Amino acid sequence: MYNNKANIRNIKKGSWTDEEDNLLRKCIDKYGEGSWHRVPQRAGLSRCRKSCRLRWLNYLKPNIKRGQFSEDEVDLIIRLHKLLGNRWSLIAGRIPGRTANDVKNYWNTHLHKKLSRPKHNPRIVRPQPCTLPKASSLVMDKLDPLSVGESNVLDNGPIEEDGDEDDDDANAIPRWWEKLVQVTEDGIVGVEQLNGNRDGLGSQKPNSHDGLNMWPTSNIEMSRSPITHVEQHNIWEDNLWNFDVNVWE
DNA sequence: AATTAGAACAACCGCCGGCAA
DNA sequence: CTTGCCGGCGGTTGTTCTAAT
Repeated sequence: MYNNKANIRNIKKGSWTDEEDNLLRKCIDKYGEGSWHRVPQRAGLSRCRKSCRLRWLNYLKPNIKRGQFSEDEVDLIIRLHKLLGNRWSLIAGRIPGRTANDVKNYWNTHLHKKLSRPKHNPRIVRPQPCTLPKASSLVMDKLDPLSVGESNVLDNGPIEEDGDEDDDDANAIPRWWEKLVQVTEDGIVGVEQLNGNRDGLGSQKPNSHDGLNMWPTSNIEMSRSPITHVEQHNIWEDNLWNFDVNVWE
């Protein structure tokens, strides 16, 4: 086992050689994917299970596409990242031939810098905890305090301080969802399938009884959940509602 | 030609959730 | 219910390549 100290010491690291690749390939051909803990022994490799798995998934697996990302792929990555955040495996799952590592690397080296560079220095106002005066109509109307101060933002997206935003942004959410739905209809991506099985999105999203449960509703529900300020901040940082870069045109 | 900085890619690490014992 | 193992994920680091000086 890999927790054996002697074995740990013998575990090889660093770049894979052609010989190692061949051994791994033969092993997977013979036994199939899975049971990664057995792969090093079966293949006769001095690598840990994770290293073998990674090498197979990111490099040796058939149908892996190499080379430059096409415009369509880049567009899809941007859209999916907007929707899913750094869920590279989910994003990669919608881009045939690309691995999560590829997508992640491409994002970090190409898109992250490009998209984070503001065009006209927009200032996004993110929701902050606030105390309303008792006389506030919102309080007087006995609205759910958890929804106060967030509802506007969640319904319409972030408010830009420069104030010259028209109604387009208010419609932005349905529009880009519509685009994704179109993709769904093409059989590339399904909203249901996009629900991750890990923490965060998957667990935060409500049941999609009708198959297409759009975000505005689900986020209103999110706002009522016991979510911390830090978590909220992260959600905002994950670009779910960050429209400072319009990638849909 | 040599050096250096930045980009691009490959691999590692730590953590998490699922699951079986 | 707890514990340990496994597969999987995202963040980070290391290495190689390439263009600029």
